[in-house]
Amino acid sequence: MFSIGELSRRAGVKIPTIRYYEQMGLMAAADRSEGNQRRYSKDGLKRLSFIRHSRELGFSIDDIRGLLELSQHPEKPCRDAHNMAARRLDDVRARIAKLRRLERELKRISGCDADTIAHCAVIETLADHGLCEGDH
Amino acid sequence: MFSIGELSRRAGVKIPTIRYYEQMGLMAAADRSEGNQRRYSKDGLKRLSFIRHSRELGFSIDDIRGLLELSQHPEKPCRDAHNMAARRLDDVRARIAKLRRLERELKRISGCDADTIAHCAVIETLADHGLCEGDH
DNA sequence: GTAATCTCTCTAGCGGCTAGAGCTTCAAGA
DNA sequence: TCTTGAAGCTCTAGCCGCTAGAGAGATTAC
Repeated sequence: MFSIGELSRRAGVKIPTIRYYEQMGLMAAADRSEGNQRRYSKDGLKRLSFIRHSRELGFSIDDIRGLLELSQHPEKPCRDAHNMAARRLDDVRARIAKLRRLERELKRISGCDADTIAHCAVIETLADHGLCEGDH
Repeated sequence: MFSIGELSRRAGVKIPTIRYYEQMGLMAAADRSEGNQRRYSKDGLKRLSFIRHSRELGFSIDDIRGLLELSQHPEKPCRDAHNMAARRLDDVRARIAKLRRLERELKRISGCDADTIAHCAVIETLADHGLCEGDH
């Protein structure tokens, strides 16, 4: 059994965040010491690592609730888990596409070599969307 | 002079968002009708379009305050504007790179063709970061 | 004149944390 | 055993960039 600080270090998740996950129902309410401090076992660490990893991949708190629920039932079909991953993949791809457009536009306007605001492509472009190449 | 609804339609920015921008000091406090309703001119529309466009490119409210300030002084050098655009570009590129790594990982785990949770790569990977290919 | 539509201000909520106040508990050394 | 300093507790509030809703008043078309 270890403390929340120890869990925090081992999982790489900040203490207030762990408490937040408990509030949100991702982490089960932890066992307590006599003095009311949280005590965790390896299971807690596993679960927190699962959560952290899922967050890194961009799953929402709500998604993770679902994934955790699924992970408790190894005999169930994993269609739902696949669907969730696929949705995330779509989302990530859409965001990449959008950022690519932004990158192109920012690159273009950064290329301006004017000296003063009056002739600066950055400001000019922001003022007039018509000057943009693509859409965003 | 036109109403906030009209401005909203013309600029493609929702009404509460316009009022929010006013609160944040991006839009000047608008003129008012006798009955205390906001009235805008073409200048207001220009400014709001500038704001909208800047937001689309990912500039923060704070950045935009700076950009608007700059745009009012055409005689000034535009180094600051360039720096801001360059910082945004760096940021966008970093985010693209991160999303790319996520995409790869999600693609990999989505490729799993197991039937049950017990053998599902999605869940398995989330539970054990060691199974990931890259880092994220 | 009346009805339908806008607009007003104010407050609260979203997600996913993060920070701080003011207190209690724990663990290591003297 | 006592002390001290770190670590933990709960609770509330704040971050960003909006968005939603209540309950009121203004405007506009017929």
